[in-house]
Order: sequence, then structure tokens, then C-alpha cells
Amino acid sequence: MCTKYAFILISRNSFSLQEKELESAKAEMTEVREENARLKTMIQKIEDDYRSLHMRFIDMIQQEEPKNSSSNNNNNNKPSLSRENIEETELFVSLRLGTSLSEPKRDDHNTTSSSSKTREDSEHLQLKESLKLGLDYNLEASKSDCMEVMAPDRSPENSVEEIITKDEEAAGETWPPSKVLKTARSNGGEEEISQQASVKRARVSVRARCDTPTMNDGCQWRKYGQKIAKGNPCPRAYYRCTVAAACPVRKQVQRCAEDMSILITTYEGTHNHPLPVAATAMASTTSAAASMLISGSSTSQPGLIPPAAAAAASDALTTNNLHGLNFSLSDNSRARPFHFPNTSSSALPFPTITLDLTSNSTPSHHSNLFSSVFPQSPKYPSNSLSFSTESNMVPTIWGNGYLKNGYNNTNIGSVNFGRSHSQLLDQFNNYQKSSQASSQQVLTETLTKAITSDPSFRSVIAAAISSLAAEGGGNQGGGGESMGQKLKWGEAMQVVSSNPLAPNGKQICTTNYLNHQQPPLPFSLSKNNSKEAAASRDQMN
DNA sequence: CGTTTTTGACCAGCGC
DNA sequence: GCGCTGGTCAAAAACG
Repeated sequence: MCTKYAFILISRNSFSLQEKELESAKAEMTEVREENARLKTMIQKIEDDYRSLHMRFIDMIQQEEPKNSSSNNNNNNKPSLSRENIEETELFVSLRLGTSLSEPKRDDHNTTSSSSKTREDSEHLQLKESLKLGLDYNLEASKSDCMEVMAPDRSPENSVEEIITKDEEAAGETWPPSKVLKTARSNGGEEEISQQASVKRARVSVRARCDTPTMNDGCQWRKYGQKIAKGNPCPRAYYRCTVAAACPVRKQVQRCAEDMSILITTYEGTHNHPLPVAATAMASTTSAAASMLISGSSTSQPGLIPPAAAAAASDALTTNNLHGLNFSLSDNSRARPFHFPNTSSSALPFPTITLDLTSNSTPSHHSNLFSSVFPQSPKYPSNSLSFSTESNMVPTIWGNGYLKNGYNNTNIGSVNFGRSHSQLLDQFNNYQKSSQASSQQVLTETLTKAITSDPSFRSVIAAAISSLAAEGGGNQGGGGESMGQKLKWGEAMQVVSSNPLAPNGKQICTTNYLNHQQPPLPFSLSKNNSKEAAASRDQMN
């Protein structure tokens, strides 16, 4: 009797439990629908914004086309190096790209809505698989002179470090190693030397989660040195571009001491040769950041530049240097908190802008990265312009800006896109799932929203566009391909991802965001020196 | 055999 | 001036 009653009770309890679950599921669905509706509205608005912005942009390009054709003639006249004739400035742009190894696996991809976690996972996967960064920029009018400011004489006499093209890192950053400078001086290149000294050096650092020794950026590199840098047990490798014999571009590759799954690739110099198509993606990204820094620092004065000066830098990007385009966005860029430290000090500080596209989704992790990304170089204050993503759909979504402070723990002049972007992007993630909108469209919308809501982000995008234009219009045959090419970042990324092997056939990391897939092997947290890396490489081959 | 990598040496800049 | 550090060179080794 009692047993029977208990059974009935249990049954009823079980039933009520199921009922509750059903109700909660229904409530959840309702919430999701409401959110969906909100997001649709938001997307609609963003689409409108994007269209208007795009139209304005096209108009500006068309307006500037005649100007460019005339100003391009001045490229060989060292247009404004004199303007740059301040002390040599070390510029350091750090871009962080990459993915998280802890990302949801493909197996996790299910469409059930039983939990928000699962939903997020599937959303991330969908985004990862489909999103592309699509500025959708038409290069029809891309005879660019936006980089001409940085483009010095290209006479045959120019030594390696002087050959500056409208290319990635553009902006006149050169690689004037002291020895090369000495050599050039012995060759009687006094004038050139003075130019070199005046030309600012920009560094573009790409931080990517990568389990291979180097990252496939589309170029061919030859290793010429390796050093143990202070504060990082992982050796720093020095590579030189071998696509062209005299290409001055070099890069440093080093694992992050804090998170050895992160590969820090620092580019310096400008390619003096056509870039392979696969290299254009990275070139575009890095040139965007570099040009931003160059432009910003060109207006800076020793020491902290006032916000107005920083804003001027921003404005220079968004208005003057963009092909001379009036990329006139709202003027709240004045509040842009850039900081270009004292360029004449002995410390040669590196303003650092961090495009944090590694997936660091936990706030605590952000804090860690914030303070210790580059612990080995405390002397370099940095500007960190950080673009983080929450998963490995990396360049597809920019946002969730978590600051990475490049070289010390002082958060000076950082630009943080903050949670607003993150939330926005989350919303996009959700929308992406429900609407199956074209990934590129979503991305451009995302960018548009970001552009319209954040002046800093705006500047970066503007610089990216300018660099793309420069490549299209310049002699970067491989980079710009051809005039009128509809260059989309996503396409470029796909090109890269389709080429997981370096030209020399060795496996290198295209970064997961390029591959749109998880790394095949879990990254070992052991000291990842070059030998282990080589072993890993061998294993993968 | 040509190319790439490794690695110790060298150099310059900077701080003390 | 000295030591430290980052960056580069270049010979030797490894690789294909």
C-alpha cells in the first residue's frame, strides 16, 4: 500500500519534473525568439548603416581617383620624408590572431537547444566555418597614394632597408639594422642614411594560437638567427623574407611565455616584391595596424602625445591617408586614447597596439594576458589595441576587446573595445545561428557597427582599407592582384587556409582561424623550443 | 649540390 | 667603461 502510494508519488513527481523541464524549455525558446527578433531588428539597422557607409566609401573612392593618379607620380620623390624627419621611432603594432584550443570540437556541434552552452558551441562552430571578414572593398579606384608618404626613393641605389613599397606594414617602416646602415654609409649613401634614420620603424606583431613552429602568412622565410630573449624561455627566431632576394622584410617568431600555444610573430619592414595572394591577408591586417601607428606617430611629439594629437593620428587615417579619402566618420575620435611614448628617449619605447584575436574568453585570462603578454621587456610601454574574439573564428569577428599590454603592466593609452563589442558580437553569433545569414554580410555588418560605435576600431578598419587600396594600386602585384579586384579579407584568408604548407613544403601554422578547424594536435605545454617544434613538425608530416 | 637551419661570435645600444 | 641584451652575421651542419 505504502509502496504503491510512493510509486504514484514518484510518478507524479517525475511527470511534474518533465513538465517543468518542458516549461523551462518553452520559456527558453520564447526568450530566444524574442532575442532573435531583437537581433533581426539590430541587423536590419546595421545593414542600413553599412550600406550608407559603403556608398559613401565608394563615392569617396571615385572622387579621389583623379587625385591619386596625379599624386602617384610623386612616389619617387620621397614625398614627405622630410616631414618624417624626426628621430627614428620604433613602432610596434601587435596583432593577436588565433584560436583557442579549448574551443568546442566539431563533435560538439549539435543543434539542440537543451542548454545555452551547447547553443553557443554550435554557434561558434557555425561562425568558425562560415564567417569571413568581408570588407568587400572594391579596388577599382585603388591607385593609392595613401602610403606614398612613407614610400621613399626606389632607385637601384637604395639598399635593402630603403626599399619601401606600398605594402604590408607599409608605412615606411624599414629595417635598418645597424650593420646595414653602416654598409650603406660606406657606400656613400649619406642621404639615404638620414632618411633611414628618419623613417619610422613599425613592427607588426601577430599573436596567434599555433602549434607549429611558424605561421603561414603566405610568404617564404629563411631563418637566420635564434636567440633566447630575456624573460622568455622560448627562443626567438629571426626570419628573413626570401620571396625576393633583397626583400627587407624580417620577422621574429617567439612563443608567448605565458601561453606557449600562442605564437608571436613580429613583422618588420616592407616587401619590395609582389606578394603571393596567400600573403595578402596578413599583409592587409598588419599594414592596417602599421599604417595606423605610422600615421599616429608621425604627428606625435616626444613623450605622451595629447589626446588631440592622437586623435589627429586617427583623423589622418580616417581622412587624409586613406587615399586622401575623406573617410569622414563621426568626430568622436578625438577621445581616442592613443599614446605614443617619448620617441626621443633612450628607451625607444614601442607603442603597442594589440589586435587581440586569440580566443581568450575568460575575463581572468584576459587580465593575465593584459599584464604579461610581453613580460620580458618592461622598458617598452605600449599601446595596446586589442581585438579579442571569443572563439576561433578569428578574423571573422573582431571585438570583445581585451587589452593586452605589450611590454609592461601599465595600461597607458590602451584602446579597449570593451564588452559592448563583445556583446554585440555575441548577439551576432546568436543571429548567425538563427538566420543563416551570409557570413560575410554578418561580418561586414559587425564591422559596420563597430566602426560606427568605436572610433578606434574605425581607425583600424580605415587603415585596413587604405592598405588594401594601396596594395591594389601599388606594385604589389601578388597582393593587389589587379585593379578592380573585389578583394575580400575572407577570401584572402581562405586562400591562406587552403595552403597549409609553406612554399618550401614544411608544415607551418596557418593559424586556426585560417583553417577554420581545430589544430590537429593538442599543443604541448612543454618548453617548446625549436627542436620540439621541429619534432612536432616532423610528427605532423 | 643548392638551400636551409643551426649556432657561436660579433656588434651596437643602453643602463649603471 | 663595463656588462647586459637584442639583433645580425657567417661558417658549419643538415636537408632534400
